[in-house]
This record gives sequence, C-alpha cells and structure tokens, in this order.
Amino acid sequence: MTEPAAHERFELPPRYDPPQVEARWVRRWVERPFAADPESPKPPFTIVIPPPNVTGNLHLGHAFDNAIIDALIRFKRLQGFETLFQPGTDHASISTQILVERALQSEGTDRLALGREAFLERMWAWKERYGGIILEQLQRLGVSADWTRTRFTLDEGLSRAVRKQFVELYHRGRIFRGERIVHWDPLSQTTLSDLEVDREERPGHLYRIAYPLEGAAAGEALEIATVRPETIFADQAVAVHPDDPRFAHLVGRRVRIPLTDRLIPVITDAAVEPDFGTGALKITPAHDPTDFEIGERHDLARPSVIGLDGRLHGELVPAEFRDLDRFEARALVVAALRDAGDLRGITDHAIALGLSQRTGEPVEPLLSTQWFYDTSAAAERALAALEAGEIRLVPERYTKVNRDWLANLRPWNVSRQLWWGHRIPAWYDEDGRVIVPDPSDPFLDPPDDPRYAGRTLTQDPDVFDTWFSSNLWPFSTLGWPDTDDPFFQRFYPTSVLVTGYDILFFWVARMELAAFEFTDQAPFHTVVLHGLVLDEHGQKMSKSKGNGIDPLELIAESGADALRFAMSHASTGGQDVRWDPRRVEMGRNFCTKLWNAARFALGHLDGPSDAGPPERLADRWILSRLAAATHAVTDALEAYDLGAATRAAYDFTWSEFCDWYLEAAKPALREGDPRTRYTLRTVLEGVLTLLHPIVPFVTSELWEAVGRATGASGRPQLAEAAWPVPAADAVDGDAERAFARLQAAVGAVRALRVDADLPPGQNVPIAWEGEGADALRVEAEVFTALARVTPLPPDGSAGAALSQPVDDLVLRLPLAGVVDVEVWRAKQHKRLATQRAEAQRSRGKLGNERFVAGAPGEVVAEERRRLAEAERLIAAIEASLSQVG
RNA sequence: AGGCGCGUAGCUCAGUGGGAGAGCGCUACAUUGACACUGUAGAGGUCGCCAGUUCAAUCCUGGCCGCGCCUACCA
Repeated sequence: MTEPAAHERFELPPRYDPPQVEARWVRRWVERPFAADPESPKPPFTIVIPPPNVTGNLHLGHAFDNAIIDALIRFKRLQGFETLFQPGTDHASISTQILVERALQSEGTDRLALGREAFLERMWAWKERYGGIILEQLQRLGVSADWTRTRFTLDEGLSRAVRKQFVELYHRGRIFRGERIVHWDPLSQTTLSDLEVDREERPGHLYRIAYPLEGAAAGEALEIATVRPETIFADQAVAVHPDDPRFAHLVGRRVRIPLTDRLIPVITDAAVEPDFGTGALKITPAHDPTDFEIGERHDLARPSVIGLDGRLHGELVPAEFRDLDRFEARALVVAALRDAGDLRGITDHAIALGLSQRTGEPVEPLLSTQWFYDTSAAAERALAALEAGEIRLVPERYTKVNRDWLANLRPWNVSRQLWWGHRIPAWYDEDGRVIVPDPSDPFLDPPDDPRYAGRTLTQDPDVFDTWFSSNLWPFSTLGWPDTDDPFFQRFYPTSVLVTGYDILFFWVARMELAAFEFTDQAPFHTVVLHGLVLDEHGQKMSKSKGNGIDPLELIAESGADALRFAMSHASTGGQDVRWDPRRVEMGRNFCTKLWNAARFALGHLDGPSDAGPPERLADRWILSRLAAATHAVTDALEAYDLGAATRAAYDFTWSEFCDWYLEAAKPALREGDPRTRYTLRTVLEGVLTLLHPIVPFVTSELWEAVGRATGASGRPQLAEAAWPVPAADAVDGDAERAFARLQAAVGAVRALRVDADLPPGQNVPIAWEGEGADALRVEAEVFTALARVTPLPPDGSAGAALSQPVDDLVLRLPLAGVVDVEVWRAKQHKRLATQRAEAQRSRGKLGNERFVAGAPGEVVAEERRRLAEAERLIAAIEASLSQVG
C-alpha cells in the first residue's frame, strides 16, 4: 500500500465549459507544439496535411479530414512513435488570384494596369494578411501538428522543388511545349487541366444545318448537326463515316458554309458516328478536341473564330457577328440561318457543358500553345507499386479507381495564364527558341548563364498549375530536393495519407507519379480515403449553394471535441457523411458525461490506493471490460476505422464505466477501499487515454485533474502518455460471468418494480434462490445498492410472492405490500409466450436432421442450451403464475 | 455508355453466414449524493423486391426497382 504524498485538494467546476477549457489547450499546443525530432530513436510516423487553400476558410470537409488525421497521429504518438503531422497551405493560384482581382476591381483598377510586379506585391500582402487564418482555425480544432514546420507551396524551398521538377522533366523529355485544344476559362483568362473542368448536363439544342453542295442545283445540300452553330465559320471540312452508304457519292466534293462563300471538302473519318444527328459532322479543328484530332489526320488548317474573351473574331467571321459574345452570337447565327433557309431543324439536346471548377464559367475549347507533362512513364512505376501492394488504399475498392486512372493518362496541361504561382522557368530567345536551365544547375537563370551571354532572353509569362507543386508536397515539405535534409531522411516516405476520395485523381495519383519520378519510392504506404460531408438533404455543400455549415460556429457553441466526436463517429468505410446536428449534440453530451464521471471519480481518488490484485467483483469486471475495450479501440485504429474506435470507446465509457461500474463501486469507495480506488483511477485513466485521439481537449483537462488529485501534478500531459496494452490474461471470464448475473438480477428487480407498480425510490424486500444464489449473496452490498432492495434470508420468501426467473436465479418479491399483480401477471404471460415461441423455434431446428448433421457442433450445442434455458424459464414462469393464482 | 456506392426503427446511421443495434425522437416514471447535456423501464423493424447457394441469408451470388457519385471526344 502506498501513501500518496501530500497534494492539493481541488474540485472540477460542476459544469463542463468547453470554450474555456479548449482555449487553454489550444494556446498550449500552439505555444509548445508537437515538434518532431529527427534524432529520436522512436520509429517515425508521418502524415502530411492535405494543404488547404491559403486564403480559404475552414469548412466541414477540413474538419472531417483533420479530425481523422489528428486521431491517427495522437494514437501513434501515444503508442510511442515519433510522429510528424506536417502542416501547411497551398497557394491555389486561380482562386486566390481571383479574390485579389475582385478587390482590385472594386478599386477601379486591374492587374494589367498594375503590372506584374505590383500585382504580386498585392498578392503577397493579401497572403500575409489572410493566409494564416485557416491554420489558426485548424489550431482551434486541436490538431497536434508540428507548427514549427508549417510550409507554403510558394516558400523558397518548395519553389526550388517545383523548379527542379520542371527542369528535370524537361530534360528527360517528359515535358514539352505544344499546340493543343485546351480548356480556356474566359473569366479567369487562363487554361485549365482536364480535371479542373466539371461536366454538367445543360439543356441545349441540336441544330441541323444545310451546307449547299458546290455546283449543284439549288436546294441540294449536305445536312450536318451541331450544338454550336456559331463555330461554323471556322469549319474546315464536313466528315462522314467511311462506310456510310448515304454519303459515299458526296465524298471528295465540296460544300459551302452557310452565310459565307467559303467552300470546304467532304471527307471521311471513322470517328464520325453514323447514327448520331445526321451522320455528317462539321469539322472545326480550332474549337473542338475531336475535330482537332480529325483535322490532324487530314492535315486541315485550324483557324480560330473565338478569342480569349469568348467573343467571335477574325476575318472568317461575317462582320455582323464579329465581336459578339459566343452565346449571343449563337442566337443571331441561328436566326440568320433560319432567314437564309439553311436551318433544317432544331431538336432539344442535353449538352455536357464544361464548367470551370473555380469560376463556374463555361469553358471554351481553344487552340493554344501550352506546356504539357506526359506522365505515362511515371505511371508505369505507380501502377506496378499498386499491383505489388506497396501502396494500400483504404477502403480497398479505391485501388481499382486509382489504377484505372493511372492507366488512362493523357498529357497534363501544366501552364496557367496567371501571375500568382510558380513562374515557368523557361526562356525564349529572339528566334523563339526555348531555353530551360540545365539540370546540372537548375537554379541558374539562363540570362545569368554565360553560355547565353549577349542574347535577349524573355521568360515565359505563365505559371504552373497549383497541382504541379502540391504533387511534391510529401517530400518538398521535408526538404527535397535537399535529400540530406534530416527530416527527409527520417520522415520520408510518409506513413499514411488521409484525404477525401474526391481528390484521388487530382492529388493522390499525382503525388504517386511525382514520388516515383523523383524519390524512386512510394510517397506513403497507405491512403485512407474518406467521404464527403453532405448537407441535411444529401447535397454536396458548396459556396454557391450557400448550404455550408461553419465549423467555427459549432466549435463556439459545442466545443471542438463535440465536433471532432461527431466527425469521428460518422467516419466509416469511406462513406459520405450527411450532416446531422444531432451527432454534435451526441458529442457534446458525451463530453459532459465524461466530465461528470471524472468529477465524481476525482472526489474519491485522494486517499491511499493499493495496486494489489482487485478483489471486488466490480473491480475485476471493469478491468476485464477495459481490456476488451482497449483491444477493440486499438484494433479499429490500427485498421484506420475511426468510426468503430469511437463507437467502442463511447459504449464502454457510457454503458459500462458510467452506468455500471461507477454505481457498483460506490459502496467500496465510500468505505475507502484502496484497491477499488486504485482500480477507479486505472480505469478512468484508461478511458481518458482511449478517448484522447478523438476528444483531445476534455481528456487532457481531466488527465491533468487526475494528476493533481493524486499528487502527480507535474507529470506530462496526456498527449505524451502511453497507450494501454492489456496483459494477456486481462480478460477475466469468471468476473464477467458473475457480473452479468448481477446485472440481470438488478434489471429484473427494476422491471419487477415497474410491473408491480412499486414506487421507484422504495426499497423492496427480495429473496433469491437457485444455482447462482450464493454468488449473488456475496455481492449483496452492490446488488442492494444498485437495485434498491432489502435482501431477505433464503427462507424469507416462504409465503406468497411474485417470482421472477432470471439467469440462474429466481428472485422472489413477497406479495405483502404489492398493490396490483395484474400488470405483473400480464407481463409474465407475455414473457411466457416469448419463451414458448423461442422453445418452439429451437425444437424445430433441432428436429431438423440436416441442421444437426450439417451445422458445426458448437452451434448445435448452443441451440440445445437455448432450448433448455427456454424450457427452464417456462417452467419457472408457470410456477410463479400458479403460485400467485 | 462504363465503373462505384447506398437502400436496416419516425429521423440520421452502425452491423454480422447461426435470435437485429446506437443516438435522437416517442411513452411512462424518477430527481437533495458525478451528471436533465441525467437516470430507470418501455414501445417501435417481413433489414428495398424477386430468385439462387446453404442445414441456416439482413449479410454470399444473380436479376429487378429506387437514390447518389465518378469516369467518357456522339458533335
């Protein structure tokens, strides 16, 4: 027995106040962050944050993501890993530039007026002012990131990584400059990659237009079908399928573009679908990707009639349509065609319109010279790694999605006509020749390179796609391209990546490509993909819909723990999470419950405690249950199933620790039993530890309180404690069996009280008999307290009584004092019916030879046991009914 | 067009080849001993439909019906 040193007495506030408690811990974790030590002998465990937009605001998606990441990080830290939770942000070129451009607009100016340098100064000023907000918001969520290592994609180091990447890829022949059809966003005035364009079905029309045949009688024409009549001025041919007999006689002849005098040939190409529209396709190489390919095959010219502003332009466009917006022009061209008699029909036709993900503007397919990255070589490595299981996706089904995407890559347009971002390190000389720094010295600008002395070099004005820098994030944040950086050495490859499945393509796959290309290994061994947070109606949350929910409001109202609990509880199997405020309530109530339980426990911890083996049944039972819960939570977290871990921890805490143990331990605690006191502390600390990854604030606070109450106030915070590992023999079957009997007996008495219409507060005299009678008698003190009974001696039930069979006992409540036996009688009849049905079912099964022969022996034995149990209960209930008469 | 996911209590969701669970809501009761952000007792479900495999299917297989998402160059 150990006598604790003298210590301060103290009490927790009676009411849990999350904002006050959380603010304190936020401050502590920011001022003294969980800094990763590359010299540590512990095994490393690394997660890099999916970098949020630097000017963004925390939304529920971030909260979800970071709740999961931080739970894993805290779990691993408690398990004894040297953890690195690498935080940071990305520069989000389009979104951020648009924000600042809007601000400029309201000042009556724009970036062109300002010039590149001044504009970028504004951008940086904006970043300095707003760039830290989202990180502060993450801090309020309680994430245990290493804030000493916060990175930003435009930092010097990370910019060097991007430059190194480009220079290397260029000289390896993976990156080239070429003219292609690209997605142009006329609003933000830049190209977009394929992934940055959302397809949306919009109602539209399919127009059938007659192209008159050259040298034929009036009215003889070839009918084409198009959804974009405004592009006819850029047509270079009309194509039909080579095997289409309807048009065979026209191939090689020429047709005239309506509203113009221009003649174009009729050609054949297998890409034409004979069954669609009229079977004849007008070819506009400069304004449609398919047409571009057909044009290449047939060596067609590719004049453009739509400019970067989305307006019609050029000599090919009749003057009356020139300078009209593309959609405006469409209506007028259609009207003109109708007037000219060339419009042969309009049918409704849904159009899969491409919209800029960032601005919502319909993108314009335009011919443009851009930088492209051919990722196919790196993809082979990544595919092989997926095949070999070097990268594991959770849930597993996403492996196929990952693989399919890697197998169908097209060149990635990496240049953007923006200023906010990494400027492309390519220069052009007077003759337009491309000069890219040499890989031997990638950071030497060609104008400073003596080899190009005397030549006038101009740098490419464009910047890179933001993903062309975030694809390096798992290693650029760790020091790469400096491969000697101790963090790169120690914490790379990272361990787990946690992110939403919606950026599997954007980010995850591209990180895989980059990692194999530049570090020759996978960037992480496991990818945990979670779902999206949807609104109450199952719709995606978005700024435009205005259906977003502000996590900071939730934190202010209910606490970050409550929010984290909600997110953790909801996280299962990569499923989407429909927002339900009741989940936050659940978390808030749970934290309060925990607080109150601890408050009670603390009142009993400041006495001598004894670490000897527990003697009382309740102590043995709860320790056994704690071991089981510890296994359940640990296994779930090891499997990245935070939802299961949360539910297991919740159930144990509330339904076993609070509902049963604290009640059952009260008698012993009042007596000051030092072993129970020790057990209480053990279990409370166990609960706090298991819950810490999920609700770090309240558990840290309570852990500290336990320390003070037990004279250990100087000990390290809970985040630095040790994850429990139950002893091999920690599960105590005998204790669980005996406690189950006790629980059943208590439940039976409570039910009996209701059935016999006895006042809840009143003690009832109860006698009991049967196989388990003696065992229950040993626990009479606890039984008495929990069930509010006065135990009668074994023969105290000699007279008439209500008998209640339960488990291996029969409880007897003397009839004297019972007001109404009718409710009880009805209840007994109901139970009788249930048991009879039960017995009948069992008999049916056991009477089936094929069941007895086919089912495993233990299943058959279990069925026999059930039948015997049901028959015993039937007999007991019948006896008790007949006794009462 | 292809791929994936979902359909379980009034609502939001877990879950398993051998008698269906949680939170909230609902009903009744309780309340000066940690807790009304509470406790106790309860009501409530042919586990979307049909077929198959199996001694046994809510769970596995196939089909169907609804809903959602992701890919795709039918203009």
